[in-house]
Amino acid sequence: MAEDQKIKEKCSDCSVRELCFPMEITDADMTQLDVLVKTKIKVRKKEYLYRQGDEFNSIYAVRVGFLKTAITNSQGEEKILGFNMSGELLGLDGFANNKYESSVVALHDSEICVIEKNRIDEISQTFHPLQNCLQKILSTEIVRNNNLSISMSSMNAEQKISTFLLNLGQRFKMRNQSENHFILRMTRSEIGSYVDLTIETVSRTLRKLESMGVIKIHSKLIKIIDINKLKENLISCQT
Amino acid sequence: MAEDQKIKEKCSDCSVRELCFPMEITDADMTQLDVLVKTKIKVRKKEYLYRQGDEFNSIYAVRVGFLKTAITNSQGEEKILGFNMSGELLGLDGFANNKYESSVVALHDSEICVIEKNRIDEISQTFHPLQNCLQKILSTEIVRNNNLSISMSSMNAEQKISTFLLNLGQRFKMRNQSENHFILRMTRSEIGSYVDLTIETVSRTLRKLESMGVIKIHSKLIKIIDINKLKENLISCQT
DNA sequence: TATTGGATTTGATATAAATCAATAAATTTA
DNA sequence: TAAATTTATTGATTTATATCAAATCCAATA
Repeated sequence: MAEDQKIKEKCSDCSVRELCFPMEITDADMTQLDVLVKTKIKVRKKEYLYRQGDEFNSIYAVRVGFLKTAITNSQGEEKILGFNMSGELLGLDGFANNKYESSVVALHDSEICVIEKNRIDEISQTFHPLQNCLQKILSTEIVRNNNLSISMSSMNAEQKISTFLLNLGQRFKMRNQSENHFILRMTRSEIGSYVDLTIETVSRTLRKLESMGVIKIHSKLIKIIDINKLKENLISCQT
Repeated sequence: MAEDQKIKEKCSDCSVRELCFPMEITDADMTQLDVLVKTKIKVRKKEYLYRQGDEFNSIYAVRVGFLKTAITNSQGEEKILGFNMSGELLGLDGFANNKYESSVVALHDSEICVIEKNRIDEISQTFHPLQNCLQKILSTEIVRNNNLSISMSSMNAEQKISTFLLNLGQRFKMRNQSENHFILRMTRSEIGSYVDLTIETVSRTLRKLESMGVIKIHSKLIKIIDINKLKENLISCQT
C-alpha cells in the first residue's frame, strides 16, 4: 500500500464543478463545494486506488480514466461490482465501517479527485445542502444496486451481454464519447465476473452477437453496428 | 393507497431508543433522537407500508413484525430484495429521487415507527451526529447489497437455501427469538425470488436438506436440527 | 525480433436447475 | 363446513450454461 501511495502523483487542482454531483445548486454554492477537493491524484493502469480493508479517509471522484470496483471473497475469488468512469464517485461503502469494503483498480491511467471525509464533515456543518446531497448520492447507489440485482438475475447470457454493452455505450455517450464504438478496457473474465457468466460464455455470446450482425469485435475494440437490434434483442429475449 | 392510509392505525409512542441505530451515542443524545419519531403505525398482513413510486416523505423503522421489500420490473414481475424484521430501517432508497423505488408489504401484522424526512433535516442541522449516523446507515445498506450479490451469484441451490435459513435464524437470535425454530412468513415463491431459484427448486432443496437430517419442515415451520451441518454443508459445497 | 505467459476462442461433454405437468396440501371464502 | 383457490410437492424432460480440453491469439519483455 505504501508503494501505491508513492506512485500516485499529485496533479493540478481539481474542481467539483467538473463532477456530476446530482443536485441543483447555484454557482455560489458550487464555489463553496470546490473547497471539498484539495488534491487530485494519478492512478496508473493496474494500480490500486484503495484496497478492501484500507482505512476510510476519503471518497473519490473519477476525473478521467476507467477503473473497476471488486470484492475478494473468503476463497480469494474476485467479484467485479462495477466499472467506473469520469464523474463517478468511489469509496461510498467506506462510511459503513470506516474501512473500504471493496477494492478499486485502474484499468486505464486515471485521474482522481480526493474528497476527504473530514472536509465533508467540516463543510456540511455550515453548508447544509451538502448533507442532502450525500444522502442522495448514497441512496442512489442503493437503488442502482437493487436495479442491477433485479435485472441480472433474470437475464440469459445474450441479454446480460447486450445490457452490458448498451450500458457502457450509454455512459460513453453521456461523456461525449462514441456510444457505439469503444474499447473494452476490461478482460473477458472481468466482464464475466460482473455479469455472472464464465469467460467461455462471454466469448461465445460476443461471437454470437457478431454473427447476428449486431456488433463487430476486434479483440478489445467493440463496434455496435445495429444498436436498435441490440435493444430489440434485449426485449424479444425477455419472457 | 388512500385505503392503506386509513387502515394504518396510529398507536402509542415509539422510541428510537428501542431501535438498532448503528452508532455510539450517549443517553442525552438519545433523548434528542427520540424526537425523530412522532408516529407509530400498524400495517396488517398483506397491507403495503409504501408502494414503488410513492412520494418519499419518511423512512421507517420496524418495531415488531415481518415484511418484504420488492421491486416490480417492467414486465410486472416481482423481485424480492429482502425480508425485514424488528429494528431494521425501510425506505432508504427514497432519498435518491424523492420517491420510493421499491414496495414494502407486511407478511405479518407489524408495527412501524415513522421517521419524517423533514424531521431528520431539521434535527440534523443542529445535532450533527445524526448526519454521520445516516451516512453510516446508507453506506451499510450499500455494503449489504454488495455482499449479497457476491454470494448469491456463486452459490448453488443448496448453498443459497442454507445461507437463507442460517441468515434468518441468526437474525431471529439477535432478537432473542429461537435461532433454529421459526416460522417462514414468506411463500416458497418469495424465497425463490429472493435467492434466484424457481419455486420447484426451493421445494426440492428444502426436502433434500430434510432428507439429509439437517432441517425439519412442517409447511411454514422450520426446525434447524443440525446447525453445524448446515454451515459445514455451506462450506463443503463451495468450490 | 523471438520468446514467453496470459487471455481468448472454439469444440465436446456434463450438469444443475428450469420447464412442463400433474397431484396434493393448505388457505381462503362462500 | 364445504368449495374454491392458492400454494406446494413431486416426477419427467429439456436446456442453458458450466466444465474440461486444446488451439490460437496477443502483449509484454528479454
